Amino acid sequence: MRYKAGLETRDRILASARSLIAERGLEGTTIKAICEQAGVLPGSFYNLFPSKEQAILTVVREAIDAVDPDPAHQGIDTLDELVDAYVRFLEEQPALSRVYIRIGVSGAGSSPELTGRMLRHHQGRVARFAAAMRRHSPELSEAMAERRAETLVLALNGIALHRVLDPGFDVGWHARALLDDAAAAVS
Amino acid sequence: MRYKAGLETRDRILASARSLIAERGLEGTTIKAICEQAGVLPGSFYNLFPSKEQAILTVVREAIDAVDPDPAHQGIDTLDELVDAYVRFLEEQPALSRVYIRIGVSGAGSSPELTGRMLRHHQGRVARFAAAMRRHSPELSEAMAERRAETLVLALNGIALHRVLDPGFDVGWHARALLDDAAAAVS
DNA sequence: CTCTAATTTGAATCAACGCTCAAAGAAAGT
DNA sequence: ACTTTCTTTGAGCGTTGATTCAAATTAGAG
Repeated sequence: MRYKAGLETRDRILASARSLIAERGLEGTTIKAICEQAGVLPGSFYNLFPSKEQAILTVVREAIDAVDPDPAHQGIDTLDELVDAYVRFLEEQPALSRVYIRIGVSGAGSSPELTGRMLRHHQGRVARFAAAMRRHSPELSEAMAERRAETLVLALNGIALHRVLDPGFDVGWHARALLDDAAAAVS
Repeated sequence: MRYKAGLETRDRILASARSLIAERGLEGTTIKAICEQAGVLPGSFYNLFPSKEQAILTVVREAIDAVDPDPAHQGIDTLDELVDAYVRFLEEQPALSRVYIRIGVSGAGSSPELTGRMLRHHQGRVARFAAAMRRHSPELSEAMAERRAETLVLALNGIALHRVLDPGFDVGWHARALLDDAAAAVS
């Protein structure tokens, strides 16, 4: 393989960027810090990425994509499964999930591109949750399901947001408690 | 009055800082931008604040204090009133409420002082919501009220978080929908 | 082994940041 | 009017940020 070393370096840089953005935020992350953690000098960074912004955008895309597993809806169809999948994402990929939450606030105002991407992603997520709700409770009107789904998704984001502040926060426990409340409300 | 001009300038600087932090975040806000918007030069800034950090901390304190009106619990005792008060804060003070949400993510990792302050504030808020719940439904166990209160507060923060991304988002409508769901779950 | 393409280096550039300070400029008190 | 106190000015300091590039180094292909 011809470009092996370069691609490995690229991965190392992306990993550093990921953890630094998770800890210090989009603007708090510097090229120097990324390079130090990756064991590389700034020159190498600019051989692999055209700019800091592009590198960050790559990590951001990773994060957004990682929120929704199985984009083709394979096997994840009930509300429980959707919530569990999100909880698993939060617990198994803490760095990426922190990045995801940070985009929502840091991206807004600074990058219209990011804001648009996040809003579209949110809409898709709500639609998926709403569909799961209607599959379980067909008597729900479309509007009602949409409303409840959005409330649930926003609440889950609130839980994820709090974990950025308190790393020891038990997201799984709270997410499931939230789901119980939602179930109680429907019945 | 002897220090009139200085205090007015101080207010103008704080107002600029407030709106800039709301739009661009803690680290995205520069002294130069603050001074430009306030119609003042950097020298004046440093006559009134010892550092950028102190000025920002002042705005942050404002924001945290503004979240909870009536700290002495006067007149705001039911869950509806607590939620309404928060909605009113979000709607009537959009800049401060954006600052509040931003602190949660930007402060974490960069400033332990801010993180601690936010966590303590959150705890107090949850306790207040839990007390209101138990006053309305005395059959609720303390643990259960606490859990439901925390879920509700986090969900409200999720709603506020989303409005940072989407300025047109109707926080009032969603907050009340959330409250209805919570009521349905209890009954 | 050799040659060439891929990769890393690290010093240097330029802009922007937070911050300082001596001097000039209002206002208030007498 | 005069003097003292408060207020603003704006050039300028040191530091750090992102970014560039010619030269040195490494490693795969023939």
